[in-house]
Amino acid sequence: MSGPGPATILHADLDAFYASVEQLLDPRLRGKPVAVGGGVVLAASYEAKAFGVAAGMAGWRARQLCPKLRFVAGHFRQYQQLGDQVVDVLGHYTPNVERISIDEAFLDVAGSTHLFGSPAAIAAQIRSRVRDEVGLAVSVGVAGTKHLAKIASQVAKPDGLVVVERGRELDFLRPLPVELVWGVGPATRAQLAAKGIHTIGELAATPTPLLQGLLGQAVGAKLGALATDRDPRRVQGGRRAASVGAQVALGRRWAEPDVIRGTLAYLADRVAGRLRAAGQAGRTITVRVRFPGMRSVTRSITLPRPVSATLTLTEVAAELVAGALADNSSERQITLLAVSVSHLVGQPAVQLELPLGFGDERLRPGSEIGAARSAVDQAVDRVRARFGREAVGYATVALSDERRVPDEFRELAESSLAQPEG
DNA sequence: TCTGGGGTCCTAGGACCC
DNA sequence: TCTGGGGTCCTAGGACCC
Repeated sequence: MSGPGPATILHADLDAFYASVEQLLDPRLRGKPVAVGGGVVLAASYEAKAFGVAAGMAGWRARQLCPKLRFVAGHFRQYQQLGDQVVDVLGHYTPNVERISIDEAFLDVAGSTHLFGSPAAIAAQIRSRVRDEVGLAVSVGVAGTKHLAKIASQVAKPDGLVVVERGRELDFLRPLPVELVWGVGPATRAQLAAKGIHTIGELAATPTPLLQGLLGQAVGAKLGALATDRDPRRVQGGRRAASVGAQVALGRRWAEPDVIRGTLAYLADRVAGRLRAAGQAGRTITVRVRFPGMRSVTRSITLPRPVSATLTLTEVAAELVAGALADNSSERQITLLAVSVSHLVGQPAVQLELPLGFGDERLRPGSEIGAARSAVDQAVDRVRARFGREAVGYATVALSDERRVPDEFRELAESSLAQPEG
């Protein structure tokens, strides 16, 4: 796999993407600390990062660190468009592009060097074209494996290019902090630090069995493999999503039936609508309830039949949430509800809702209620396809004003990982 | 006064089957 | 009569990524 010849895997990663787009759209924001978001920081410009502002941070905390921080609501549709433009540029150099999110992608240019020059030259051209044609800075890492290319692009930031030559991998990795390894987050970093392991070099010197004992089989084996440069992952097209979900942060709310029911109806409406649009249904339904203090619990059930009807999903989710609350009766308030569906299977749009099989007589095969639910969903789907999703909905859905982020942001998050047919 | 919304993958225990 | 090992599915929780 790592034969002779240059390393040909590129990882292209747009710098501070959302914030950079805002600075592109509004010149007055250039050179200034900018954050996209409000209650929470979705993205921060480099000027803001210099103050310690980071994505995921609470808005009040960010303002504390950087009083001059400029908050902008976000132009989510533009993010999608500009991200697509960049991917178009990448596609000019090879069809072998694997987009892994809205702002980053892998390329394997092994078959393109006779046309465009060395991988490093291609990376330089990409950076220059993205800058000229789209107006954004993109950092690129070049290496023999995806994992290494991604680390290289992180090292290259901001607005840089780093090439890891074959045979030089360990020299490159040795001094880098462990958190640059994909899959090493705060928890793993802390565990490694407790053992005196701070750099990838120190990681490489640690026997794999010891890492596995510390971090579990899978993570330990992966980190061990990184040190020996065994990384079989190839650049590839997308996979189908394994689950579809939605969540909404509520602030602090009393766990009242009306709030819960309305919120679950809204979430089920989004999830089931997306399932039907994709011609899918799922057997496993999972809910998550978060309490003040960030503690959360999940409850799930695997049904004998897949479901995609909004009302059925709402009812099952409501039962699961009720159970979770009953098991945590000391918690009087909740801060978030989530619904997701997995175990997905293809299901033609016209298929009727099937029985759930746990004693709900109303939902037996071919029952009038099952048929009615499918008919209602199909009617709603058709109206929305023509007039937009706000045009029609269940009454309880229309009531949910809990939404704190614009629908455009949800749609962007939904589509970011959406893959072409695979 | 604890922070968004979309996901993936891993682990561990229990049930159940062969 | 007691005991063994392996596999799969389900549930709950947690870490992590963009």
